[in-house]
Amino acid sequence: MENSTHRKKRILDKGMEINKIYHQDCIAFMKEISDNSIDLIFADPPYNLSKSNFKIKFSQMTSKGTDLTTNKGEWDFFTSQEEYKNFSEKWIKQSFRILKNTGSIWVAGTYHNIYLMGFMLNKIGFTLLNEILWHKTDATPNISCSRFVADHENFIWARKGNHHTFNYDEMKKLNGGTQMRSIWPKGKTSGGKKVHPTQKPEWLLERIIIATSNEGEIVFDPFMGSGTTAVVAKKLNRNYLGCEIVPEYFRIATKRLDIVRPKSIQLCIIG
Amino acid sequence: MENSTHRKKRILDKGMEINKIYHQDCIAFMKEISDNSIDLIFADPPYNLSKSNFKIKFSQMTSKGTDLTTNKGEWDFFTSQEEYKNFSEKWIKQSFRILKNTGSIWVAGTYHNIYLMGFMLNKIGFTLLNEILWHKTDATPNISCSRFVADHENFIWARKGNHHTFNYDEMKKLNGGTQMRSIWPKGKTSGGKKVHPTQKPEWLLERIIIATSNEGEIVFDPFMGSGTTAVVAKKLNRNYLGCEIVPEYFRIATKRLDIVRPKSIQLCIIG
DNA sequence: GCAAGGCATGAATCTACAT
DNA sequence: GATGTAGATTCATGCCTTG
Repeated sequence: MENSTHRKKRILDKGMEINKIYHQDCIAFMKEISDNSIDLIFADPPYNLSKSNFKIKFSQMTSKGTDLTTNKGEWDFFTSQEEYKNFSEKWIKQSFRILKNTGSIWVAGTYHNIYLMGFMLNKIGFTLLNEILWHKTDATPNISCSRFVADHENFIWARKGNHHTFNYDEMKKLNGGTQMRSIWPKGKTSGGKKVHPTQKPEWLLERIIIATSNEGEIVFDPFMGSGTTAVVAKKLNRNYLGCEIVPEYFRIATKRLDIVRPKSIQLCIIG
Repeated sequence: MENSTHRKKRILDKGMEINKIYHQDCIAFMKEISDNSIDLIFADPPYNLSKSNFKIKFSQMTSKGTDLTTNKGEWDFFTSQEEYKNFSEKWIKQSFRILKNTGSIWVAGTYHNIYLMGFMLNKIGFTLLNEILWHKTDATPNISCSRFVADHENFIWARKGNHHTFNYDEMKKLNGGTQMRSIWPKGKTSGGKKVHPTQKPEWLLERIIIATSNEGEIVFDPFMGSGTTAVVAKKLNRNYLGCEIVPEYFRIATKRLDIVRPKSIQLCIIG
């Protein structure tokens, strides 16, 4: 086993600090991260849902909140399916490289993009461990009445090497004494009002981080959004690292992180 | 709209009868079906789960029942991931060709294969409509205690052209007056004791066939197994067509079909 | 008839060791 | 090392039997 000091040194090889978030494009950022240095990645990539050519302004999107359009903002525009595929392959390849051999990755999606995500994860060398479903009991009804109401979101959990972390007992305890299953009903903590259109609730990240990482390990989020992953990681005494390209979300994430205190104090930032 | 006589004629172009099942390999069989002739396809393909090189005999498999191995039978063996990919591409391409422009397809799977299925459906030109999840409350616990209990199976619903059938009101009625959602809890009719290791319950096929086809249309299953799709289609007054490569399953399917009576009598077999 | 208890069932996966 | 394989391990649910 690699000791903690050694791991942090390697992260610093390229001058990067942990327990800090960065205002940067994810692929450029990931290229700066050393090989085999991250324990857990949580990625909630753009879903490539925004089909319209009318690019609504970021300010509109944040002020409107839920507006029943599929335009999620400029960050969710790709000019073609091919471009989206290339982009996905790039960041998943980087994820594979920066993960430790014992590390694992979570990728969020819906039926619009999750099959491509699973296909790419497999192609790049990950071993899929589970598909988890967030059962959204408060899903938007289907307006056209021509399909079923999509009331779930998918999460693929996959590992890089031949071993992975799974805190079985903690999950069993959280699930009232029986094994935690793949369909997750609504949890309790939400983390407050949504400020990002695809923001995940805190209970979901809590469960993911507790299940598949240990205290003191490094959790990285390449698509931070409003920073839920980093906030929860910090609360749960993990080291965090993240990047976000949209200035407004980056500011929100910074603010949210400022007011979070870990369960116990740990020296994390090196340098 | 194409009339019924015309449609049946086209099926017969190559000498094939509907409301009959065939003991044949799916790809060879599908090649004999005319273009644009099928209304609905339900496909429960091999999941490529049988990893061991020790190929247990079919007789062993059926007589033993549960033996805690992942060997589902010779039909689930592929020598490589590449071979499985090629096989999948072939039957999905055939499915696209034989479906009417208004037709749709359902593909079953688990996280082992469902991402490849979704990827291929998209690649071949299908438009995905929904991902439906069968929530299995009696799922096998995780023996190794190293993952979450997989308590769901996935079904992708996709259409060939720009229109599809969705019997909204019947689904709403079946769901107690509210819109049918994407996570399906256990239904009532089972169809009796399982004779195929991956047999689907009848309520599931009932829901699928009622939702996405109309009476008198043609429902095709390229991986019939013990024949649940054909049995339910017949009960629901649809025309059925199916093939199965394993002799024992084909015999079982034939027997099951013999004792089924449609809701009302319809002249189906031509010739 | 109902409750309690036993038993059969279930679309695997990990570790250790041999080649 | 890499690849392959034998052997060990698990527990929630539903149904059936018994009291």
